[in-house]
Amino acid sequence: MPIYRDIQAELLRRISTGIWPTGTTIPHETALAAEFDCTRTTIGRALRELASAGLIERKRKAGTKVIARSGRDAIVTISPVREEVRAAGQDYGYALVARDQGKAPEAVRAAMGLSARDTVLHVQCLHFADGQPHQFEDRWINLATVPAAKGQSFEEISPNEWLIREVPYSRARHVFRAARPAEQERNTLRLAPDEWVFVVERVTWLEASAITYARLLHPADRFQLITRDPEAMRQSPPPSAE
Amino acid sequence: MPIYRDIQAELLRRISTGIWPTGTTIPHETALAAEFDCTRTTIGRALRELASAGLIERKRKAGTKVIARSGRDAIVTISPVREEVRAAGQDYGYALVARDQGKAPEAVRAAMGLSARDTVLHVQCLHFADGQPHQFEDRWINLATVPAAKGQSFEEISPNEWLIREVPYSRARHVFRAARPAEQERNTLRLAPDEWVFVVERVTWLEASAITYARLLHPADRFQLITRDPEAMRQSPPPSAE
DNA sequence: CAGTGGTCTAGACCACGCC
DNA sequence: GCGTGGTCTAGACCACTGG
Repeated sequence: MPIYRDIQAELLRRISTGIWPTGTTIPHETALAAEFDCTRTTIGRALRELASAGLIERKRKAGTKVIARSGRDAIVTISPVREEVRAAGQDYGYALVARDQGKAPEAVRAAMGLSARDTVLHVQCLHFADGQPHQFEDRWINLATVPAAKGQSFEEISPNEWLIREVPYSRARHVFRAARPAEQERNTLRLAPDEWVFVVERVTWLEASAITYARLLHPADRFQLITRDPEAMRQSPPPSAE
Repeated sequence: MPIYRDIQAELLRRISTGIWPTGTTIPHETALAAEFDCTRTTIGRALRELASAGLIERKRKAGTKVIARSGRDAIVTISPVREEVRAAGQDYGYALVARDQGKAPEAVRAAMGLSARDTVLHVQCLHFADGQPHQFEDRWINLATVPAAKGQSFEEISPNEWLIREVPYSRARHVFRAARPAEQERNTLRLAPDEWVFVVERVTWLEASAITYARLLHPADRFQLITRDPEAMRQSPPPSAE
């Protein structure tokens, strides 16, 4: 175990056991370096990660303080549908529902920050798990950013997977909510009469230009999102909740 | 701007523009240090953050490769209800519904990893936004870990806020899903006849011992969770999606 | 303006894991 | 084995900001 990890663990212990309660100004880097018998660089590394994890706040001259974590961060990993289904030990299936090029509706333009004259590709498709509809993907792709999408039929590969391959990096924003399904959605997903859908909305950007906006609808009766703690320091893994 | 940020930006550019497509092995730290005329330490810092952001993968001897970001991480910040309501510009209200000490039901014991003889405190309460029910909090507190909870009536302060104050730092696991409300929940939250609830489930631990298990129920018609990107490198802030 | 964190260097040794 | 990343040192200068 690297030294800076040991130091992190010890500092974390002092915070979590109340030795350094919220608001405490902890010793300077120099003092800590002396205590742990290492260089200030190493202390700095340990503290930097604690700071980015939101446990402490560092200000020049003012020093380092333990801050109140009023909000809790949770990390949701949103895997491609295929992997998600496979990971659950189910068979994956895919079907294209519709593909259409043109103008985006106002709501989509707003979400993607497009002007009225931008053209987009609208793709609707369905992902199956063991033959059951698992996710309805309703997606708009900005053709200005990803012109290559024009040449893709999306009959064999889902826009989801194709985009992952095509666009190496992007920034994303997600919204999670539950909603009443529209008629088409209810039928396509074969929902129970009173069943709602769990919606994951996602907008991604490449640098400053929008790539795609997607609404991913799941039968709410058999879907949930599980999060993990913001990692950074993994010392005592949380006991498996099963 | 620090040098390592400049380097990150340049490397990011090479990745996002396809100069280094997915799968590329990029130059060694030593080579990059020569190119950018700095030390290997500085290159290492730049690369370390790109790696933790999931853009590259580093292996000794094998080198550093650009990887496909199949899964996208999103960070959800779950604020205390009071703050959440206040942030929305609404009036916050609180009411205790029930408080009861005893054994936990099997499902709760399993989630918290408790044995059959552990005693827990069961608290139900309601949070209001502008007089409307906003969240129904159904919570179990492990009295072995937080004995001080026995002395709290929770008539004035919600368990949520009290625990944040009481337990300095802890680890959490969340589950998000949508569910049909039980009869009591439907009435308490004054839901529309067909309305579902958006459920946030949370288990928190202090080190290895469970602190609390909570089910936070929201009227699905007026609730959503918004995520932000895993930070690390903030260069071009995402265009505001409004 | 003085103390604190932020960054960087030049070098070193080590540990992992392909070949 | 041996090349690569992982960590650490000892020191330096700088930038911010609170007193």
